[in-house]
Amino acid sequence: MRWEDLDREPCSLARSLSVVGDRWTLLILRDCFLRVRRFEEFEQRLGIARHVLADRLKKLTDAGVLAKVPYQERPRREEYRLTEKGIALYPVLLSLLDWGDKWMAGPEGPPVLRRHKTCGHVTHAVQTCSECGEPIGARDVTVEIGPGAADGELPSGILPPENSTAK
Amino acid sequence: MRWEDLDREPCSLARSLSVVGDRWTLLILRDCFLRVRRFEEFEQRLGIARHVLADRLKKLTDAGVLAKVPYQERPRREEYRLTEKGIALYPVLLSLLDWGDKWMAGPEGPPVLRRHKTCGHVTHAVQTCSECGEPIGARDVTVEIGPGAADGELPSGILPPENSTAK
DNA sequence: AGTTGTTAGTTCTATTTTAGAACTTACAAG
DNA sequence: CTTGTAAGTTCTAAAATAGAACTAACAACT
Repeated sequence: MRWEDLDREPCSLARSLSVVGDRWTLLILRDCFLRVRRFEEFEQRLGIARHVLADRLKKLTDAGVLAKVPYQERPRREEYRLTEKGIALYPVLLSLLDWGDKWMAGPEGPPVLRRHKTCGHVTHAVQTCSECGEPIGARDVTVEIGPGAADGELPSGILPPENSTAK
Repeated sequence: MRWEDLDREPCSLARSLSVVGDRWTLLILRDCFLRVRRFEEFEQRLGIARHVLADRLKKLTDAGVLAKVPYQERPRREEYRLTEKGIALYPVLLSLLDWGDKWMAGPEGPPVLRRHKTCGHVTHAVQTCSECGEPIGARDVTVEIGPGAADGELPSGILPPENSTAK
């Protein structure tokens, strides 16, 4: 498939990646969650080329993940803030963080710890079923065609039958 | 920072992205979870250029996310299978899927549904605290320096103090 | 013995994306 | 009227990706 058509693929993963699936976007969003909001601050923290940063911020704004809000007039200056849609990406960042903590850290452990305010413990995330509350893993789930699949179309998230059974 | 040094950044997100943070890798891994294992099948399903696919499969294998296992001799042929480290990426894929289902689907709904085998319901993932079991959201967590931070170094996942309070 | 088919690549050129540095706009302050 | 600041835009060069053709190592058929 072509990169530019990713947002129209019949697959929610592909559609998500059309927004966050490039070299810089998730790092920019990490900083957003750390309350970085201004162009120069993103640039300094990330070491990203300015025009690439400008492009990514525009794309995230167009996608509704960030919103540009003025913080002064004369000269007009604007900063970038997470929208509700952007804040909803937190689970994506958190699952990447947890994976990196477990599989990419050195022998001393991860560089940053997260503490759950509610209970006070150092925490990592456990994915659970929205319906029964039990943990969900790769082998606990089956897939089926959903309402958003075009008639007669096999979504990319489902294999054709001949691949489900070894040929 | 430079892309090639991402795996040595003091940030688990950056380190995770050094493995999965490019244009194709997460789509390849989606197919791995759908039990796609062979070169030609990845190529046909994804429409990826063959040499890029070869490069990504090699990088994932070097990273320990996939393993090359022979499925026939004479001529020797090998397929790619998820390792334990690769299967551990499932939460990342699932959180991207859930976000896409909610924020990138058309009015009819998502193209694919996931059903929890354990309880039989159509499900989405809820991230909960490993220690207390309560849901975890972006605002329920504080960050602190972990054991893997080099002495005196401020990890990228933590802001310097002057940025925590607006200047 | 020679041709065709299969799977997993490698190699080539052309296009697109990214990196790095310089330049621009719109103003405030001295 | 010069200097400074924040948020970009515009260059050229380097790197990555796309698309097509080619190769290796065989099996199976003619």
